[in-house]
Formats: sequence, C-alpha cells, structure tokens
Amino acid sequence: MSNQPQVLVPDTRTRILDLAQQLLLSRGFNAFSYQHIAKELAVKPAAIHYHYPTKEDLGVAIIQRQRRRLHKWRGLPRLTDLLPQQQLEALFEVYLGHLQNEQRVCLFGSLAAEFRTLPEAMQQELRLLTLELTDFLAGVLEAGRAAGTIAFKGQPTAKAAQVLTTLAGALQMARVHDERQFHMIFEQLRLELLPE
Amino acid sequence: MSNQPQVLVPDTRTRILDLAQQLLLSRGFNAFSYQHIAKELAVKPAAIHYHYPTKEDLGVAIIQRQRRRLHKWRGLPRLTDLLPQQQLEALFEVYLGHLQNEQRVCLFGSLAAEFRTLPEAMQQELRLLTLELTDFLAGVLEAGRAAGTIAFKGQPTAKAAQVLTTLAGALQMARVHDERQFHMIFEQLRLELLPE
DNA sequence: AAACGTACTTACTTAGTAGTAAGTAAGCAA
DNA sequence: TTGCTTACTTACTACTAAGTAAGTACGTTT
Repeated sequence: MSNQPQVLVPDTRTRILDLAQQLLLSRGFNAFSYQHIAKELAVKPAAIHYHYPTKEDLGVAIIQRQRRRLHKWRGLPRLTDLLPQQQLEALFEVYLGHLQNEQRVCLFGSLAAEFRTLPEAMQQELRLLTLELTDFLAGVLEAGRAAGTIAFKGQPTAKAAQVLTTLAGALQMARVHDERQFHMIFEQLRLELLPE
Repeated sequence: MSNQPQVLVPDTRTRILDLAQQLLLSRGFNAFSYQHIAKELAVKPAAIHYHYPTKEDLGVAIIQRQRRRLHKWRGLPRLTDLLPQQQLEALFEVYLGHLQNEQRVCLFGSLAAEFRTLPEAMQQELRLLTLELTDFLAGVLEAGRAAGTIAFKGQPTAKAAQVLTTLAGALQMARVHDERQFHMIFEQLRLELLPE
C-alpha cells in the first residue's frame, strides 16, 4: 500500500538501539544487559546478538549515532541561520530536553564514571563526541563574543569545556536530587553568558 | 612492645573499606565485586561478607565514612581558623588531591550516573553527603562575599551547587581526556570566584 | 522449483555475581 | 579446662552475564 518508512514502528535493529540508549542513560553501561533489552522487545537475547554481536558493538553504535546526529544538527539551516546567542539557547534547549525526557543525563555524564571499564573503541568514540561538541560550542562562543552578545573571559575552548561540564554535572544533580537543583545551576550559567 | 595503632597496616575491615572505595571511584559501584577485593587482599570473598554482609552495607559504609570525614574536616581548627577565601582554596586543594591521587573522580561523580541502580540506603546517604557539602560551601561563599573577598551573583546555595557540580564534572573530564581539561576549568572557576 | 539471504529461535557454554551454611583455628575470659 | 568470640576458609546455591552454534520460517531472486 505504502512504501513510506514506518515511523511509528521502527525496525528491530533501531528499536534495540533506541532502548539500549535509554537503558544506558538511565542505568549506565554495566547495569543493563541483553536480557533487559530482549524482554522489553519480546525477542530472545540471541536476536540482539544477531544485530550487535557484542555489547561493545552496541555501545559503539550508540555513541556513533549520537555523533552523526550532532553533525547533522550542527549543519541544519534551521540552526546555522541563527545568531550565536540563539545557537547557544538552542543547545541549552537540548539539555532541557534531556532533563524533561526522564533521561536526565547526557552520554558523557553516563559514561564518564565507568570510563575505565569501557571497551577501548567506546572510549575513543566518546572522546571524539566530546571533542566535536566542545569544538562546536567554542565556535559559537567565539562568534558570540565577537558580536558582543555572549560574555565570558578566557579562551573559547576553555569556556566551552567548562559550560559542557557544568551542564553534564547539572543533569546528574537533577537525578540525585530534583529538577530545582538543575534549574538553579542552569539559570546561573545563562545569567553569566547572556547578560540582560 | 607497643600499643599504638598499626598505622602502616590497618586491620582487614579497614583495608576492605579502603580498597572498595578505591574500586568504586575508579570503576563504579556495579563494576567491582567481592572477588576483586578478596583477590587483592589475599582473602576469600566470604571474609568480605563477614565484615560487610551485603554489597549495600559496603556501599553505605563508604559514603558514611566520607560524611564523617567531612564533618571532622569542617570542624578542624586548622580549617575554621582560616578566612573564607582560604577555606575555599582548601576545598579546591581536596579536589586537586582527587585528581592527583589517580582516583580522578569524587563520590558524587562516581555514583550519580548509576544512581537509579543503587540500593535505597546508598541513595539516601549520597543525598545527605551532597547536601552537607553544599551547605558547607554555601556558608563559606556567603561569608566570603560579606567580607568582600569572594565574588559571585545570586544565592550562595545556588552558586555552591554550581561550583561543586563543575568540580565533579571537571574530574570526569580529566578521566575521559587528560589533566589539562581539568586545569582549564579549574582556573576558570578560581578566576571568577577569587578575582586578582 | 531451487537456492539464498534475512531475521530470527532454541539450546547451549563459560564465567562471573551476591550471598549462605558449616566448619575451624586462635585468643581471651570465667 | 571449658566455653565463647573473632576472623576467617571451604564448599556450596541460585542466578545472571555475554556469547555461540545450529536450526527454522519466510520472502526474494534465479
């Protein structure tokens, strides 16, 4: 009848990746198993191994997809047409989305704690993701400061690292306590970077 | 010959707690086992269960000890005699110690990611620890601002939460990348709070 | 109709997990 | 010397983990 992609029910491969990411963000990489995924999707654990032979493959796929999403998002006209301070607001919106999406943590915040127990390939992918994200934000901050709409001291890269670190930590704080803690930190950041 | 406590070789109970904390900070709570501890201390896993019947007991003991250490440290004349800005520097030194001690993360940064998988008692203890730490820092910040030696906007509690969050995140950043990332963020914090 | 690829299931192995029950050796106390 | 406590070890249970090998049902290609 229709050859449109099934947006409502993605294929198993994608459903595995979606659920694995959700479990990763809510429990950590070492605290979810192929059985958790299998039970939820009503398939057998071996079906997960068919799509992602090892847990390392699955973990790498999650981070790589996030990197692809970042690249795509970063190049979207909807974003590139915005002014620097608006791009910064757009990034803030992403983190607010994390908070409201019951996920309450970003990939970095989820993987950094158990970083040393992760397979080498995952460590490398996570390093790339954070470098790319820092790079993007540093560019936005630099352009914003040049235009006089974003305020900060020091090097753009240093400030970008500090802001991302604070955002990641704020999401963790929301998980341990509640949303108010996150908003306090969040508004403080906004106040410092986007005066008046 | 001597009834002094054996400072060089603490008793097994303490050695278990020390090693468990080290493993917790370097690998996360779900990624170390009684076997890891037992092998390292050259005892059997059941010996660990003798001292800490469940892993929950062990986890709670780690956080409680840290809380006791904080209370003691906070009340030390060596600290209370200092000016607010010196107390802030002393707190910074603690985090620099974490970084150099190859631990590279604080208890909050280690446990927040897998928070939802932790036993209820551990969640509660961690909440208390962060509240007490935030409370202490908020007091220092408030006194420092009143004395004109520490600069920040907004409520002391909000700023304290932001600073602790950033420090925790900076230690995670050091683990994923390297020490330079930590120092960049660290110096930015210092610059903002302790001008000239 | 035969062969093939996709997407699984069934059934298994190996290894590790927390936790327990029972026993033991050494030291102190009555 | 008998009994009790401390600090373990030995030997186990029950369970979960990741991963694999072989088989199957189904749709497409040849």
